[in-house]
Amino acid sequence: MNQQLHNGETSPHPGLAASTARHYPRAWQRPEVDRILHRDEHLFHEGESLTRAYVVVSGILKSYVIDEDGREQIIGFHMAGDTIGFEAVAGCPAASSVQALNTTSVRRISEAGAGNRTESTNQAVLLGMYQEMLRLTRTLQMERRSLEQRLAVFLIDFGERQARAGCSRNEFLLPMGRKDLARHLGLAPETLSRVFSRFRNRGILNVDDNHVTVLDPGALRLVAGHWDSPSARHSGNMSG
Amino acid sequence: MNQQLHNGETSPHPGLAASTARHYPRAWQRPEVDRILHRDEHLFHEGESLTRAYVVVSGILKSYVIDEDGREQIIGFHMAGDTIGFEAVAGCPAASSVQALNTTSVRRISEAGAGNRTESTNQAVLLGMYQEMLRLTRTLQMERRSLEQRLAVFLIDFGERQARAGCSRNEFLLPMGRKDLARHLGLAPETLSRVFSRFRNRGILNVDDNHVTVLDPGALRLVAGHWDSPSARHSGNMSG
DNA sequence: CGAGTGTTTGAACCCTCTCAAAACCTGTGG
DNA sequence: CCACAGGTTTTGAGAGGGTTCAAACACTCG
Repeated sequence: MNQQLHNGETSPHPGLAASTARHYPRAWQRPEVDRILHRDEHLFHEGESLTRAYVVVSGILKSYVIDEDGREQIIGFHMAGDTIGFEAVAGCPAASSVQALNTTSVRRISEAGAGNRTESTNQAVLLGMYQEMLRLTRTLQMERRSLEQRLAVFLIDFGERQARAGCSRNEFLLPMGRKDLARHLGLAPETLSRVFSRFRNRGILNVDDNHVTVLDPGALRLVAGHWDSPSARHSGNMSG
Repeated sequence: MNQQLHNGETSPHPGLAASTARHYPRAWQRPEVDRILHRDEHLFHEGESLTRAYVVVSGILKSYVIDEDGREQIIGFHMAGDTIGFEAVAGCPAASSVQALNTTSVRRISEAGAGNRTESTNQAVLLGMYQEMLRLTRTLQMERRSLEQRLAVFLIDFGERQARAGCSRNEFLLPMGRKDLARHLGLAPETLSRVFSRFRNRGILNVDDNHVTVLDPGALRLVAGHWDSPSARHSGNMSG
């Protein structure tokens, strides 16, 4: 259930986001790019009818929905290797809007229409949607946890993804602004800032604007996994 | 919490029932029921490998996950017409545990294994997963709202489902206990009780144990759609 | 250099949780 | 039918976490 956290191993290259552009996953030698989006550009909007699904080649996007009072709810961030737009395969309208946070390249991976689908495509899509549902479920659980834990889990998870892309697990450039990150985590930007400061004061990490260095991964993991929140004190087995 | 709330599209898609009907084997007992669960009985557990998906014929179930500190997180309630266990078709382990809250009957609708799948089954499953993702997204949004709005939205949605089942929209019996409902809405049982009392004192509804009567649907809708929660006061344009 | 935006910090407020106890419902046995 | 024990729901009081408001900084862009 929890994400694997391999520790100790420091990445050979202390590469930051700048190097992200060069480090494509090996699986696609010379990745074919079908579209390049610039900062703030949308890949598609919520409700739009989709014809293709996409895989992110480089860069980062956010997916979000706007609720009835105009507030933006960030569902998730999508980085190299992530697939978005499963709705296309199901023939359904886009469930969320997807917007690039930086210059981002994507590749189309699927055609709409039942006749076009192979069994393996179907399997891949089902698997992708399944994982998306797991991710949403995890996000949902995060909502009920303390700020500190939410941020810690996010940072660890982000580090994992960085590591998978060949970059450092413990030193990276957050590609999104504080406001986006705060909204994703479901808290006020001021509060996010405060938690960052708290972590810095405790020596857990160093943060200079978007440049984050995790100094004490163990402590961070401790915050992520166990917390002294009031709810933990009393709860035993409450299955009803 | 079905396809009703978010985008008001009346589904142009056939839905699951059509593709399912032709598959269902004529069963030994009641034609349409393959399994009956009693109170607290599980349909399946998280992580279990599934072979079938199910549609709820009558009764109610909850799906939940247990997080690392042993607390139960209720993902959703499932009532007549809802489909659960899409994971089976994707060949993935169950993403959550599903347990009956009352006597509940379900029907199997799909066989596992790639060879067994027809195109229409695939389409139905994709659609179902898509709707499940929409539901999760909506649930996620609910988390960021005030207690009162959360409960109001839940009650309205529940009323809608009741109405669709031919019952009254404004008077119904909540099939789950306070604890389950509270956990689903992400709050303490005491707090839920308080919100119920507040609603009653304002004349919005009457609640006698599980018997809920909505006296002022307009007011309830007002609470659900617009709210005086702290977060709404200041937020204007926050895009980008 | 000034305007505008984004980040940090500080102080006060309020919502929700926890803890504690009373009221209620339910089933059991006298 | 009533008394009693168990769980569940309600109510009350206090504490804490997170938000809002407000202002100081930092950084980019014209």
